[in-house]
Amino acid sequence: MKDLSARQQQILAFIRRFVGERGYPPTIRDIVAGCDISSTSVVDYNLRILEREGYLRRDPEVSRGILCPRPSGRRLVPLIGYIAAGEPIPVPSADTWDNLAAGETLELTEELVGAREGVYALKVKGDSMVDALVNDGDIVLMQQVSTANDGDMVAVWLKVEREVTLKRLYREGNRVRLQPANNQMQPLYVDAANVEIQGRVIGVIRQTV
Amino acid sequence: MKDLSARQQQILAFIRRFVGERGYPPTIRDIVAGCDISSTSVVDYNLRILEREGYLRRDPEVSRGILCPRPSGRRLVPLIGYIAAGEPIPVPSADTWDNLAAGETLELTEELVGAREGVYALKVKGDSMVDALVNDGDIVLMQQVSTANDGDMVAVWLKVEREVTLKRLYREGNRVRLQPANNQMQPLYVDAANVEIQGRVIGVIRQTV
DNA sequence: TAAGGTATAGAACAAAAGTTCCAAAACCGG
DNA sequence: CCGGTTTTGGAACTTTTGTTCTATACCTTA
Repeated sequence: MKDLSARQQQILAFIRRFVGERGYPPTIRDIVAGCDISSTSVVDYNLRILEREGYLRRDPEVSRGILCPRPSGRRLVPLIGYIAAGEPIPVPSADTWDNLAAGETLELTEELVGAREGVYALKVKGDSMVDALVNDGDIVLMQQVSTANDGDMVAVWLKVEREVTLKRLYREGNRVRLQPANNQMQPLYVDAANVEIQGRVIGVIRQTV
Repeated sequence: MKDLSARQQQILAFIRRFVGERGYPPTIRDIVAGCDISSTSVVDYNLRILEREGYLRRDPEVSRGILCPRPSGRRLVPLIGYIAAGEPIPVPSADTWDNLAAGETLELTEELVGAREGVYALKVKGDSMVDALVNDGDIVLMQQVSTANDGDMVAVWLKVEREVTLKRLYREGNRVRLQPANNQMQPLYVDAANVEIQGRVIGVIRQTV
């Protein structure tokens, strides 16, 4: 990336501000007006440079087809149900992420969610998970996984006990050690056949007010 | 808000998807193509209804001037230090929110932070706050306040014990009841003169991976 | 000073896109 | 079945907007 001229920086800043304020990108002539430039060709000229240098992308022949890569992305995470001790957690279906508009969603940032796919959220019902430092009403961020690595925090369904619990998982031979988040508490050892991994916990969010 | 017809829901979903994929709103004719509609007037007709019912906003005579109200905006929250049992928490200074770029920041959404002013974040050091269901490494979202209401979750400095703790605060005469988040635990009663409110806790964020 | 790249102007053109009008079709309660 | 409303279809019209061409000024460098 080459250094940008003052004009180019001005244009780039204007585009970002415009998108922030209006919600859609500016036209060439919006930029002309906003940057005190007297010709559309000047803007076009500089936009070409900005595009070549990778500062933005343009859709040709498309009005307002200027795309400033967002500094960071928002992520819409579907809130698909509740997690409680006595019942298996809801499983996201294939179209859960398609019609986000329909259900309830949580808007988070990429900083929290990462670039992961298959992330969904569950609301905690009941006080049964305080040993995982999770309170009634907390939001648990889950990732849909078929398998988990040792040390992952997971939601497991204990078949015999008929219970969901949130623990860090360590395989030890044919049994599994489930370590509570609260490391002052004792781990739970269960038979490997008794645990069914329902998803990986990637975060917990609590709003106290 | 009236119920939307199938067509209107279809159009609304298409707009959201389009904005998500392309980064700018669709034109009327984009919607015509995307929803298998045979005339721009049909789209215009339905957009008018959607606007009247408050589902979107239109900038007249502006290409792609369709605005689906974003559920919320981004918020940059400064991460100004650590919170641990044995030491008072860092206090945000006047310019903490001015040069956000300088220090470390957390990017969150308005859905989490709200429209509040004076929000900052602290990282939890140590296991001393598990009784507040807060783990080592968790992020505590704080709001700078001079006073707190009964029932607020606050960070208080206990002068005698020289200790920070996170509890819900209830004034009871000249003593204060400090109620742990984990409501299976017993409250702590202390002298009102012994507590110094350092900030209000508005949330907790834990990332487990 | 000449040459060449960079930047700005102005104008004109063509395509894209919002708006409007009217008529036909579909729907719906009585 | 009727009369009204809602919804759709088609077309034309106007404005907006991306694109392009040419001319000019500015600057650096040989």
